[in-house]
Amino acid sequence: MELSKAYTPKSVEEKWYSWWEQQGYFYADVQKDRRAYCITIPPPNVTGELHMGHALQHSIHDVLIRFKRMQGYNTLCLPGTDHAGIATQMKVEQQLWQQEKKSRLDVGRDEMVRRIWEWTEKYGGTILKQLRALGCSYDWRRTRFTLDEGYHKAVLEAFVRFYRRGWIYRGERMVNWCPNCRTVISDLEVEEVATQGFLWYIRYPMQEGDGEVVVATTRPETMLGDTAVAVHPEDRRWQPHIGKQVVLPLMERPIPIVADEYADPKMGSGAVKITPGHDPNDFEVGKRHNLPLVRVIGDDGRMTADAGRFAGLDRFEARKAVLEALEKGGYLVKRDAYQYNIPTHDKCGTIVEPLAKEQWFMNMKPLAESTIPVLERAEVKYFPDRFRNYSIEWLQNIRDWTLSRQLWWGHRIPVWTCRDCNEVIVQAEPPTRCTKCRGAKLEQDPDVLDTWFSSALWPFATLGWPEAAPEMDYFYPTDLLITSREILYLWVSRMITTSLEFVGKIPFRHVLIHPTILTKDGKRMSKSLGTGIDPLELIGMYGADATRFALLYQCSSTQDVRFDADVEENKVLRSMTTEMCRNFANKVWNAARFVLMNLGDGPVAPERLPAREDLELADRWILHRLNDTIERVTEALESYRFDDYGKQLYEFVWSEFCDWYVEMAKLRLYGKDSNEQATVRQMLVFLLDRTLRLIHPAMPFVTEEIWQALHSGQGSIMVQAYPRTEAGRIDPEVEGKMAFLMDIVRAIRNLRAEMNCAPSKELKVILFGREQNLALLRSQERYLRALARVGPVEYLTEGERPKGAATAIVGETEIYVPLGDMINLEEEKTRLNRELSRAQEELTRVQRKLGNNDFVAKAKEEIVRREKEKAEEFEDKIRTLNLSLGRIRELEQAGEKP
RNA sequence: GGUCGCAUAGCUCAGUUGGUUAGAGCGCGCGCCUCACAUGCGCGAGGUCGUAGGUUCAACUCCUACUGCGACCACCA
Repeated sequence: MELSKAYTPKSVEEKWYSWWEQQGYFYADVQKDRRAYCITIPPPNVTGELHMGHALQHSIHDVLIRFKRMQGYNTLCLPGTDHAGIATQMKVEQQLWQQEKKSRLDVGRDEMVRRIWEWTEKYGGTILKQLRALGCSYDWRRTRFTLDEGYHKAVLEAFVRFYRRGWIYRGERMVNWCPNCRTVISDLEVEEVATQGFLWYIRYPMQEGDGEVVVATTRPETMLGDTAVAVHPEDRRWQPHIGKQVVLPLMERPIPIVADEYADPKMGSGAVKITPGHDPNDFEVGKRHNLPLVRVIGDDGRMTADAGRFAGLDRFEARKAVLEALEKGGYLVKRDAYQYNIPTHDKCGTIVEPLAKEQWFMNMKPLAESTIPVLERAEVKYFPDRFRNYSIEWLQNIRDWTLSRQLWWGHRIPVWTCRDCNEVIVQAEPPTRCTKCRGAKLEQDPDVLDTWFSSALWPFATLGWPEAAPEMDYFYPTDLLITSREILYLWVSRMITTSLEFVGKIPFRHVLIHPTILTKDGKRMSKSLGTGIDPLELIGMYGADATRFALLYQCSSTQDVRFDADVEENKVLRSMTTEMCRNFANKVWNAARFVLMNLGDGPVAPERLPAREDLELADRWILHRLNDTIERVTEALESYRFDDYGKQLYEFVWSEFCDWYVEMAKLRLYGKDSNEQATVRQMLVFLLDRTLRLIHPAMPFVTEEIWQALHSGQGSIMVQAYPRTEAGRIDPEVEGKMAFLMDIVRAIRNLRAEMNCAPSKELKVILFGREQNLALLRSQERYLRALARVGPVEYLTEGERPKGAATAIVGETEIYVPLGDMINLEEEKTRLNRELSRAQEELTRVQRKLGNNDFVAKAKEEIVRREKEKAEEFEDKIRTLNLSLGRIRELEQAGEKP
């Protein structure tokens, strides 16, 4: 089969992907007699679109899944999406507003939910299609959605079980309220944004007498809801005033001065205003002192009726108005520039309003307590391990989890209240009658559960829990969870706690935290800043294989990835690294073309290597290199070092196989000896076959295309066995010999280049050295001649060195290239002097070490011996260089004579 | 405020347990359309490994401090 001159990804990617899918290669079912390997992917938001973070995450998923599959595991990678409560509801709300100028309240709950489903079915899950373009070999039959029927059952079951354990309760607490989304959000969804603002000082006059209290605040509008001023009980300045009243300006309401340790005497005047309705600390103070709670900011972010004349104003307008009024009334003392953090909602950026609300909470302590020892024993392994400690710390300081959300899109809380007798019924099945009074007037709690409540069940809910599914016995615990840092607590820790509680097992053996993809200059990628990259665009430019390889190649375990791409307005102009990987794919392609073009009478069975006695140095060397590469590559994948994996492959294919082995193979291939030809062909096919298998997990498409050209009718490369090391082929001795030959070739090439000698011109070479070394070179002479473009070669072990020749030294072997008239004595002299000073520098360094008695006495024997050998080598080199320089001087003197 | 990570060639990054002349790709310079590949081939230049100390016979590697960048956690007016 003919391959075109350059690899064109577009023409093959779609073809092979649909073929793989049709053949069912991605599917995995319970097979008791086979080893299972399972990953459930982190479900992206159903509204999501592929970004570079996903692209990296799924390149990792797929490289491992394909690797494990080739290793013979019954491999399941289970995909799916998350209903993503707020994100999805917001998206459809926006659409509703744009198209019909209606809010969700206008259409009502049932209709709104219907519309969101409609949207989800129509547009949702785009990202799953995009993952196919990346080549992901996931079991799409098993695709799950966190709101599908079975999943919903699992969620209700979990809620009911937690409730019966007594961990879920209803209570009034300070919660984070998003006035834009009109819902409660959890602490983990709050993002603090550093802000430069002001600290305002306000004067509260004493009710009696003409004293005053000055308080400071960053949020003057909340003063309308103040119900006290607190001072420290031991603050002497305030002792006489405790229990007295001040008049709250603007509201003209008397409020007490209370003593509470919360007030810090070192801050300002030592007095702090107390707004129990709008500040978490003040809320606590209020509870301690039985203070009334006045809500001046409503759910919509506007001032309530309790804000008096400011009622109806937006909270930010109110701030201005309050400041103006305070100013006018002479209550404003001063303002200082002040830097502080503002809590915002990570989904919409709105400033979060702390409000006291009645919500469903979950006590996380018992779960945390049973999970901590599991993590301490490292039953779940983290890569890198430090994330395990972070998780333990988080669990140690865990706080109650606000479960309810005032949304319509999500799992509705399975709690009903009987209107007749107020009985609270918590159960998975919707009740028709009250369990106590048999009344039929039951009202379900209007709220839905935090999306993360359902995500926490992902690994086992997708495999059939709470039913007794065979998948749970076979695939669970899953093997690996691959995710990003930011949802370590939000998601990963909670999956472990819930799995231990419900299944009694860890959910996964390994957790891999992958790096964040940053821009070239180390900033966060952001669509709104124009620095975003669409992975599909990269795939279009360079192919899916190159994109995957580029991501893996840059994925180190210690650093975030500064993705090497020039981007303007979210468009990729060029990505050097991806280009490099595209070139690599093309290199593999052309290496394959070379092999296929030279097959002769037809394919050779790849499993059959030539007999050992037919193998030459180059053959044994490349087999050694192959086996070494197999070992390293396998180890790299197993320890999640993807950059290492990529680099090993690149080096082996490009530098070792193509630059050396293929070049050497050409001689036997194009020669007349048919036995040699057959040997080399077998070698080439074998090497190509093994190389393709090694690369396939990273570059599934090119490797499949080539594999099919090489072995059509043998199924896909993706189900072939991943190469294993053959101990018998590891041969370090051959590596040394080959390295020597390569050094000689490079030295001659270097001489040619330095002497400006045309590449086409054949050189005469005289090799001077020890018999043992020369014998090796003599045996490889045809390669030496071809690779270094050398004509006649002379071998000398003793006697005169040639005059008028360029000199190079490799170890103990001297290389002379007589250049006749072509030699430029001046240039050669400079060159030799440069070599000489380098050697002298090195010698000095080594001698200094050896001259140090401590070094000789304390360093390991082997190290000292090596240094001594080095010293000898440099001395020899210097001697030889000096001799060459001497001969040049002789020639110069001779030339001067007429 | 607390905890942690990172700093190596012009750029993006490797550098396993301290011990060869610190590597790769891109970029740069020189020479090549050599019958697999110009998405290529050959050769080369380029680094006192962030700063200052310390441990050691020996530090890019281990320790301390500092500087710069970043992440996570945190209800102080």
